[in-house]
Amino acid sequence: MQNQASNMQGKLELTGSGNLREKFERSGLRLTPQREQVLSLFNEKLDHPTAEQVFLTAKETMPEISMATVYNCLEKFVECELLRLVQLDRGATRYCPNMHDHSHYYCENCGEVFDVDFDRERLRKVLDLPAGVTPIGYEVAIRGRCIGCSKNGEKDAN
Amino acid sequence: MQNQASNMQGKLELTGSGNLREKFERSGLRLTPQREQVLSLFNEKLDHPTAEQVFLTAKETMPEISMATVYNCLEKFVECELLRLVQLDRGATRYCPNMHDHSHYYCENCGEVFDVDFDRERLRKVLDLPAGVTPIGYEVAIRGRCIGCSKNGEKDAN
DNA sequence: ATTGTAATTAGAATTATTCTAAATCTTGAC
DNA sequence: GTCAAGATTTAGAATAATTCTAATTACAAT
Repeated sequence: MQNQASNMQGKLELTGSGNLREKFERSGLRLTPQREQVLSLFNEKLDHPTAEQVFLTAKETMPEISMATVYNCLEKFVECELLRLVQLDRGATRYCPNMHDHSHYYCENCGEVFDVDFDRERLRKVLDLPAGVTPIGYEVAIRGRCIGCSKNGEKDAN
Repeated sequence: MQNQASNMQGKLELTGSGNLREKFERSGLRLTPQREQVLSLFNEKLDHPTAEQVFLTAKETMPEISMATVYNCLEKFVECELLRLVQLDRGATRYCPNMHDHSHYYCENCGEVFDVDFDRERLRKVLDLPAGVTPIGYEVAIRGRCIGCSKNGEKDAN
């Protein structure tokens, strides 16, 4: 396989998407065309995508990419804290590039997901934690209706 | 198959476990030996179990029970709000009989899960929700170390 | 250029869950 | 009590998401 991205469009893409190369350098990960392609989709084309959505979208510009590579990339990015896992209900795992403390609001009607910020210390105070435990991280999911679906009232997608 | 539980031990079990029959009546669910068996395991033998743990434990006293039935029972109990789903990380779905607002603390070292209460209104205030959305429910997971594993320091399970 | 290590790939394997169709059980009408 | 209708249970097949495997390819350092 050719090194498509770096030969054909690598620098432009990197410039366009801002700090991708920096992110790789900080993480210590080797920058490959596939990793660049996968990471560039976040924030640009995809919002809280599943591995399959990443795969399908990546394939549009890099037809040779395989599902295994997508999973490998995503796994590495999670390890290096460039992405985090989001589990909502039972469906496939989603991936999120926002590494700040935040929760996920998901609309049970249309499936939209959006980030909702919180302050870690204030959240901690709301939780009735037993003495002696040390929380490391929080995952907060809020189920409800998005604004659009609230307005539509009874028109359920179900 | 014989109606084992109700012939052999139904009433005793129900007396022993308290208000199982009441729960069924309130929910409108038909009480079957399998459902009785499955629901009775919660709080008694199992804590935040997966479907498979429920299946294996139920089999000890009801060897004929099938995995499909366990999934059917759990699904009905969730519909009727006798149990709720708990998704922690990527593993199998767990089931929880505590229907009050609460979060789940899970120890990333030993896998123990325990409930941590919170006040819904206070939680809501901590979340920076956009105007116009109506949250219906909250799922909060806290990752960390349990007290035992904190004391053990570096003795990691992996 | 060569070599060792890391990354990618296709496809097989695994895990968790849902579906299907047949058998069994329960309930209510008679 | 008997019977029909509908609900429940069952084994096993099917599906979905993810992980594993082994072979190939790419890359970086000599």
